[in-house]
Amino acid sequence: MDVCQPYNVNAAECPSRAVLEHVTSRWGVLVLALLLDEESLRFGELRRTISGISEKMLAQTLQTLERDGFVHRAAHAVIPPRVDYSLTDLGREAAAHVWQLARWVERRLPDVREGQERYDRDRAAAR
Amino acid sequence: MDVCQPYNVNAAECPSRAVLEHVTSRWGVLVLALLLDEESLRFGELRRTISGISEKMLAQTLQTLERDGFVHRAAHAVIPPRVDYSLTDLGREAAAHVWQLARWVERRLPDVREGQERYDRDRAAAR
DNA sequence: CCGAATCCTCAAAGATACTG
DNA sequence: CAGTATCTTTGAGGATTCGG
Repeated sequence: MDVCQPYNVNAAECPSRAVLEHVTSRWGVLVLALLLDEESLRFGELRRTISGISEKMLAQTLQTLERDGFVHRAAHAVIPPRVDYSLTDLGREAAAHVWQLARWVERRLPDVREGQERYDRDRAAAR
Repeated sequence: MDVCQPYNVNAAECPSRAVLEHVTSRWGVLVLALLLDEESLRFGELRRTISGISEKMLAQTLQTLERDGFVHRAAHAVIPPRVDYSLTDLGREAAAHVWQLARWVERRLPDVREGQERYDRDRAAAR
């Protein structure tokens, strides 16, 4: 009932912890979310849609997710090259979970912001 | 239906994105998980239970979660100082979601590891 | 005992240039 | 087009010190 026995979380020593970081990482979340409702996308399409991502980080993120078995990579032997990315069944499950969490955060965002403002106000008043 | 309109994810420009990172961060996950089934813990108890965390990161994580309204901080005016941390209702919801994701990852870990091994084997063979 | 403040390091992210 | 290779930069995180 815990992530790596007694909450020891050195990712290198904790496989599930590493995978969790892959799917919740800055770009991982977005790649999963995007593929979840687009079904299949090319490298360039992902790059253009996810504003701000570098080629390096996109390639790295896709490789990690592919290695974990969440993303399927279909390289077509044509010129110019064409590579399509899509979710595997496992990846669709992962994406659904992550997406659910992301949506909860968005739903509750008003409450969170209210809390933040009170916190900041209280701390400002204490000075 | 998306995290910050067109998948733009600069955390500074995207409040929900920032909050998502708080709850899925390396230490945030553990603090939430721990408080979820311990109800209330002191600073030192958290520090000792989460092996590997530094005081700085624990303090920082707790402050962030408190500011978001997920964690309640009860400082008792005694000597030596005593501070108890617990989850708010909002925090309990957040923790439950994060925890559900973490448990899914752990359940599916065997599948992931199998995929990783095949991936590594295939890439090694290609050399 | 619970932190705040400071300094420091090293790994991850970005920028750039290049290739099959 | 879809990456890889290399270099630089940034900032999260750790170590240490200090104080209430």
